[in-house]
Amino acid sequence: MRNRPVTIKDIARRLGISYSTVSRALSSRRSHLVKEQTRLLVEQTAQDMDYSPNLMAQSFVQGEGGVLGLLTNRIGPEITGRLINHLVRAAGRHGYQVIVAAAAGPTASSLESERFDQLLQLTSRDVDGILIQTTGGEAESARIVHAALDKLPVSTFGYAADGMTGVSLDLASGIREVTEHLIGLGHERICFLGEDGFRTDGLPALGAGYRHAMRTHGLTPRLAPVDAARTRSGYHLGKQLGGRFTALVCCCDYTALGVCRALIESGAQVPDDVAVTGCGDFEVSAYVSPSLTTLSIPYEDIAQAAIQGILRQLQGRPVSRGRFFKPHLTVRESCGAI
Amino acid sequence: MRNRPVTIKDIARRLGISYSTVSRALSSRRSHLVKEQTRLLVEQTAQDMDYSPNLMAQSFVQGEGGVLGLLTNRIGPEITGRLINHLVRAAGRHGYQVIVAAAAGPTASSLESERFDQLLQLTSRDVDGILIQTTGGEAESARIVHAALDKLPVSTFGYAADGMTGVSLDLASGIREVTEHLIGLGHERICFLGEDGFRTDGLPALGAGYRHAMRTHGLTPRLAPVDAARTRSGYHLGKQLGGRFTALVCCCDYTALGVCRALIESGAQVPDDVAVTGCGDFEVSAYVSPSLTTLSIPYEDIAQAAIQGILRQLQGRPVSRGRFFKPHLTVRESCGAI
DNA sequence: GACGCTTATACACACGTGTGCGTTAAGTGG
DNA sequence: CCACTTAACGCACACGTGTGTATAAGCGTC
Repeated sequence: MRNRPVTIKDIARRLGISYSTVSRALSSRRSHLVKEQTRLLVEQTAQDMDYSPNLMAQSFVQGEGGVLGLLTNRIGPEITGRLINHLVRAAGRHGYQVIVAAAAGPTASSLESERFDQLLQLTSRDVDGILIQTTGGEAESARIVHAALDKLPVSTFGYAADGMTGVSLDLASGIREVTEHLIGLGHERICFLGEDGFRTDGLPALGAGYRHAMRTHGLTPRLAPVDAARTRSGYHLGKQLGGRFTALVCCCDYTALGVCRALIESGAQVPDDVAVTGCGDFEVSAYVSPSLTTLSIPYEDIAQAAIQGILRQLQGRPVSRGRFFKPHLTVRESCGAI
Repeated sequence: MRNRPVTIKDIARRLGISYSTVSRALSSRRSHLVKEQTRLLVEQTAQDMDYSPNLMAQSFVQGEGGVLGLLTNRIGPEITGRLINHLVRAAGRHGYQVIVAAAAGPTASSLESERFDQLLQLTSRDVDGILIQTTGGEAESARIVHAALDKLPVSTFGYAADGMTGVSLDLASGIREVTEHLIGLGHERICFLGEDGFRTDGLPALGAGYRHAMRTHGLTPRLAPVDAARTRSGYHLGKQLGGRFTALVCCCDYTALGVCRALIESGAQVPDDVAVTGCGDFEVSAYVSPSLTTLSIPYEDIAQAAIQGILRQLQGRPVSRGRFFKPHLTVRESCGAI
């Protein structure tokens, strides 16, 4: 049988004083209303009885509970996983814990309703604020964010989307930079492998960066859709597209690795026959062969900025305008520049 | 300015009835105590006013809040990330949300005290149960689990450790199988690359499996420590150990990939000159070149079993004895068997 | 119509904590 | 000795919800 937790009433009973005095003695902001001697006695007794305050009751009565909600899609993939890791850490440094809600709808519509459910659950739990990963599916993200804003401070993070405040990662400009890098190396038949319409993880924005670069240099853009199973999807696309392009720009390092594998199996050389680039700079990307030219993402900065955004609002300061982060082009072997 | 949430009192006021009636009407378990007509009226009004129950108040009064705590170290790495993903999903299917606490101590002792802090925070928040990742640092994990058990249902998951109930992954037998596979291929100079003593993520158990296999076949075991930066650590070890062994058994796919890179840079062929194996079967491991022989882990089964373990306890059923999962040897190119 | 039985609702308390206000005791100045 | 201030503490309420018990109303039976 487990012990009933010790409450301030237990302390009060033992000392023969009222529990409001105990509450004040332990409150730190109101402890000056209590005689020094009493305060020490209460603190000592609390320690002896192994008291720890019920955070839920505290947050219940005073509105702030030290919990943030996090709304995301999948935790597994490296980008989201690393972001979440840094978000939880950064929140912890400011005394906040994080409730993670991950939606996993098999279809786009059920995914959206699932996200709304999760949002409702989080707000019903009186979290102090919500971190929302914007997937670049602008309409959906906007609806979610709008619904959340009615009730709570919100900080978004993720792919850039128009009209979204919060922290965004301008992958479009990164993809443009990658594409121009390849063009500068003499490539003309370049294909972009991005996510398809369903898992709307930013194809519009990313594809836009690619298109912009291609058109600027008078080249014809060509896009191929990648599905949620990124590595395998890249593999299959690599098989299909191998001979038809001299460079493949991928929306994800995993996709790029799948592509490389397919090309190598087909007897093509990377980068000599086909150049490949990724996005994300994953943990292994510098160590595979050939090492991957990719876009490095400031994961930790993004997470910290998102937490800062929430904290600002919790402190009643004006909502900061959106912060943009740019990825950094990391040139390695797979594009042939080295 | 944000709206004050609608409460059952608001509904009661509008209908001119007492809020206890509203509470019962919406309670589903006690709704038979309310006249059908009243119930429908209340439900309709609740919907009209966009009422949603305050989950925190509910859990506050009735003890069960639909929240589990999750105590882990790092979210980022693929193994932990995938486990957490499935844990959050499985919990969600049973109506539970998850508060994630990730410790990140720079030193072993501060890491332990940090984990205790996190544990205290979770219990103070009245979570219904706690999922604890056992790191294989048996003493530390045992202390944490013991402290948690005093207060709450606990379900552990992670590397197997002696005397630990809960869900464990028997990597030791997997590592033994890998080692024997290599021995079967004719290798004799085999080194094990495992985690060092600090981040005690199971070196004892894993190393034991390796040692067992080596001794059984009259070979001398040789272990090399890997630190927390697994890929890079593997890379450096690969540089050092390259010529001295014909096979390297790694505790992690990332480590194995780092090793492969180092060997290739040194002009050695994998698997012709040196065979390499990993552990975890990460998303890219089938797609790198050479593809990685590794131990596949039933991530989803482990997560589901851990959730089942918590649910059993919450339902008052006896604590199930520990469940063991075995990894599955997946043979690919890097060991030279194909 | 009195009695018992059922049904529907209201009242009051509980959970653990914070806090405004009133009350008491002690201290100070006249 | 009284009036007044101040420190220290207790009382009671609040937060939103669930639930045991009392109350009221309805209805049937003798």
